[in-house]
Amino acid sequence: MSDQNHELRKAGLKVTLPRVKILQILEESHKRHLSAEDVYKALLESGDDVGLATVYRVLTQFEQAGLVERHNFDGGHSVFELDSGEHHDHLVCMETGKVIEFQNGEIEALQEEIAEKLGYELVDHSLVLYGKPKS
Amino acid sequence: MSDQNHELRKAGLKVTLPRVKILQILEESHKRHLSAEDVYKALLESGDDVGLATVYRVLTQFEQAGLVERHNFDGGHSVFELDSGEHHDHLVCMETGKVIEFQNGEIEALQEEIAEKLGYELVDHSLVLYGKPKS
DNA sequence: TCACTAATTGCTATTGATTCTCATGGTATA
DNA sequence: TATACCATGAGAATCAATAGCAATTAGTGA
Repeated sequence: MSDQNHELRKAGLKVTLPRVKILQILEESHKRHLSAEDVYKALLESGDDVGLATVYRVLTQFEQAGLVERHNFDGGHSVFELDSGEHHDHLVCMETGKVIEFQNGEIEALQEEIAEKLGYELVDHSLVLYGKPKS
Repeated sequence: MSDQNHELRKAGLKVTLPRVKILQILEESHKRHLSAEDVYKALLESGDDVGLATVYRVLTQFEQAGLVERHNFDGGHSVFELDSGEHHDHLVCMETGKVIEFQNGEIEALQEEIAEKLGYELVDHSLVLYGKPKS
């Protein structure tokens, strides 16, 4: 039983060709953040005939299963990244679109405090920095 | 010269009926965050005949002029709020959709530090907390 | 291994938000 | 007030994403 199959089963998803292929693409891509369209194109290039609707469906299932995270940088369309297990936030370069990941425990803690103070239980958060490279 | 006219001129925008009306709606709404559709409906209700395309155009112009800020909570459609001059971030209630504003200087400072450390000049950021109300 | 049932897929049509086109009408300036 | 340019309205067009539906396929038990 391959790696992907195991991951899918663990996530409670039937092992189907489209799901295995999509998971492979996410794992093997040199890009960390892929749009549904990116995944679709990669499938076509590798000769796999998977419908775009299926790509969207599978990515959403992966998200719900906790296999991937969905981000919406700058209000644009969704991009997906494999859940690395390590929480992190993102800095987006305004010139190249490059995405850099970072972690900061202090900010995380402060967020908890703020939600707490406002009477809420913090379930999720989204922090994206937008910056220009220094000369 | 009314308040709105002055604001529009200051922003380098011609004073036109749609722009004045839309600015009024933003100022007078009890909601802080309005979608283009919200503004459009408010215009219709007050008997003003402004096209939806114009609403989108004007809101975008206001954004570029720094009169309003655009937010994309949760990847959904855009909402706009008058720029209060005071920077703040948002906590979105996952049950009611209510949006609470907060400020935190420490987090702001940490963000600057992080961008700096990564070799970027911080231009903008987006921080949204998602929470559930505590019983 | 074979058949069965429910889940999954592919294709296409459709939605919803936003933008574009372009002819018409309005605004600031001389 | 005439002029030149900007802004508007209406609807078509676009884009990402989703829904509907008939045809396939995976996982199960015999």
